[in-house]
Amino acid sequence: MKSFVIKASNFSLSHTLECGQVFRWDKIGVNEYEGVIAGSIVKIRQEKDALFIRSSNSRLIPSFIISYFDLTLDLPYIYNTIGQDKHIKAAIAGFKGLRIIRQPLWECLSSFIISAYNNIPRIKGIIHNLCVCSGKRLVLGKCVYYSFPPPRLFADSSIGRLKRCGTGFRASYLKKTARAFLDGKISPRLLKEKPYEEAKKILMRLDGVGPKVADCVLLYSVGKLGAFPVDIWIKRVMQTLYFNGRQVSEDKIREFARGYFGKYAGYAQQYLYHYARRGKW
DNA sequence: GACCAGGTCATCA
DNA sequence: TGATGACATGGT
Repeated sequence: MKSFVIKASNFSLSHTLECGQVFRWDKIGVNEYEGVIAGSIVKIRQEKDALFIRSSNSRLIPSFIISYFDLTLDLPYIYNTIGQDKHIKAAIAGFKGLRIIRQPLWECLSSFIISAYNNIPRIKGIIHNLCVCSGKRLVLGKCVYYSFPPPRLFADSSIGRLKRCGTGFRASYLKKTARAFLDGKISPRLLKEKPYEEAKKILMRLDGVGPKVADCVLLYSVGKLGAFPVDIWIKRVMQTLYFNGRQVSEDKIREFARGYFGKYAGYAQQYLYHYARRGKW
């Protein structure tokens, strides 16, 4: 058991954890959440600019939390960069302090393979089932969680076992991608050192990974903040707000957005996504 | 009891 | 390249 406090300015814990970029945090109180990171249970409460952290891992250090929430990134500067028009300005105003998390690659990749043609409550349910089925049991006081299973467990698992967790047709994608991960076909270092386009091509060679999932992984895990994932919600909101209601392909929307919003387009995407889902437009 | 979901893949023109 | 339909399953 370990506790410490971190100063976090320009940060909203609730917007960050509830904007759909991550699936494993539970709200347990006002501005208080618990989840699993780095194989240990973590409880976080925000009061103004302070984060109160408690963890089952005595070796958890503040710098890990700072890096996970990317707290050193200059958010006001990003707002200036992407906030070019009234729509994005409204989205930013609605969710001030939302930051894009740096998620572990394997967990992020498999989570977004599961996200394909699915809805958020069910995505959370499937991930929960996989963790209970194959993850490590963790305890903090009366609280029990399960770690995210490492790739070995999906690679060695039968398709039937994965399907029983609710993965459906994605079971074979998870198994094959886990194998590719173990074979070293992708790694955080490899993806980080390649430019966006090249890293995306590498990801898209994996089973179950198309342009949308690849962009999610690049944005939420690799730190390519110019990646602009286009899903059904972003497609709707972009067509309405930026294309006069016209039907436009995902490719065209992505290329427009990457040019229009610039090197932090991924931030614009996240604010617009949350904005659209909350029915604010 | 339809309808839909943070898409991807295979197939065909 | 671009369009089209199938795909498991459960929330709403």
